Amino acid sequence: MKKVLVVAGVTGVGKSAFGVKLAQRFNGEIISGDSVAVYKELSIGSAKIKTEEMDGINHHGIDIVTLDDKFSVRDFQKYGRIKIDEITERGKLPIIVGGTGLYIRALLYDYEFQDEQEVDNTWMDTMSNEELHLELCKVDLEQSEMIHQNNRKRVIRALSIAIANQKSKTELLNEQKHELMYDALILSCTMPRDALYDRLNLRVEKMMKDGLLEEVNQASQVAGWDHPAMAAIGYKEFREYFEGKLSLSDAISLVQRNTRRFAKRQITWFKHQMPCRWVDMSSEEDVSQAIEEVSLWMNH
RNA sequence: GGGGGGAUAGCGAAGUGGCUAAACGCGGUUGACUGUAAAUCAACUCUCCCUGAGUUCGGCGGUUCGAAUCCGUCUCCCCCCA
Repeated sequence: MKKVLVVAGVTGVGKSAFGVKLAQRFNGEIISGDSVAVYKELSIGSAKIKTEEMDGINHHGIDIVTLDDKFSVRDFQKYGRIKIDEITERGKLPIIVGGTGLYIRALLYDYEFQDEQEVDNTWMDTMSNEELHLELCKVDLEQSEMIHQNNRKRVIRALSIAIANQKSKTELLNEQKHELMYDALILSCTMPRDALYDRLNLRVEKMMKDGLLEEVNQASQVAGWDHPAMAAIGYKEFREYFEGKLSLSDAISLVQRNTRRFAKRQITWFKHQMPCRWVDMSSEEDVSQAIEEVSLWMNH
C-alpha cells in the first residue's frame, strides 16, 4: 500500500505550516484537502496558504477551479488519487493537508461514487419534510431510519440516488468495504477549546484587515450568492451586509461564531470518522513527539 | 419632591393564580455525516445520588388548598414632570 500522510483537524491551528514542515523533513508534496481553497477566487476567507509560505514545497489542489465551475467530493477524490499516484511515482511522500473531513475520508477510503444522470427533482419542492421522508422509507428503509426527516437535503439526496440508479444508497454502501486504501498516518490537529476560540476570533479580524470584504464582494458578483461555494463561512455572512440588512460588526460576529461551530464539527468528525493521532498544536512537545511518530511510521 | 414603567435561567425576552423548571431567540455543549460538507441536521443547556428528587422568576413578609403571576413593604434601574 502506498504511504499517505494526512494532516487533518481543526481550522486555524496551523495545519498548513505544519504540513510544509513535514514535507520538508520527509520529502513530501502537499495535496490540499480543503473544499474552499480549490476555488481560485476564494483566498482570504478560506485562509489559503500563500505562495511564499509554501517554502518551495509543491502544493496541489489549490486554485484548481474557478467560480464558473462547481466542485464536489467526487471531483476531489478523483483528483486526489491521481496526485497521490503521481507523487508516489516521483519517489516522494504525498501529504494531505486540510480540514474538509468528507473529502479526506472519501479519498482515503473506498468510497464509490457513480455516474449519475440528472434527475428532475422539482416535484419534491412542494412536498413537506415528512412527506419526502415517507417517500424515502419506501425506496430505502435503512437510510430513512438513519436520516432525520428534517434533514431535507440528505433525504432528497438519498431519494435521488434510489431514483436515479438501480441501486439505493444502502445497497451502494453495502458494496463497499469501508477500509483505508492507503497506508495512512492521520494526524489530527487541535488545541484546547479556549485557546482555539481566541485564535479563530482573531483570525477573522485579521482577514478583514487583509481585505476579505472586497474579496467577498467580487466573488459574489462573479458567482452569485447561490453558488455553493458562497455558502462557505466568511462569505455567506456578508450577503445581508451587502443588502443593507446587517451591520458590518454583526456580520463579522457571525463569521466568528460560525467558525467556532465549524471547528467543533471538525473535531467531532475526526474523532469519530477516522483513526487519528491527535496533535495539540499549542504544545511544542506534542508536535515534536508527533513528528517522531511520523518518522517511525516512514521507516517501517 | 411628584407621576409612570420595569426587575424572569449565561444574555435577550414571553408568561399575569394550578396544564410552568418556566415558551421563544441568542450564546454554549454533545452528536450524526458517502456527490452543496466551511454544507445539512439532531439532542442537551437551574442543581443533584438524574427514567426520580430538590431549589427557582430582585429581597422580605402576607393572601390562597395552590403564586413568577394577587397584596404590602424594601432595594435597584429606566422614562416624564418639578
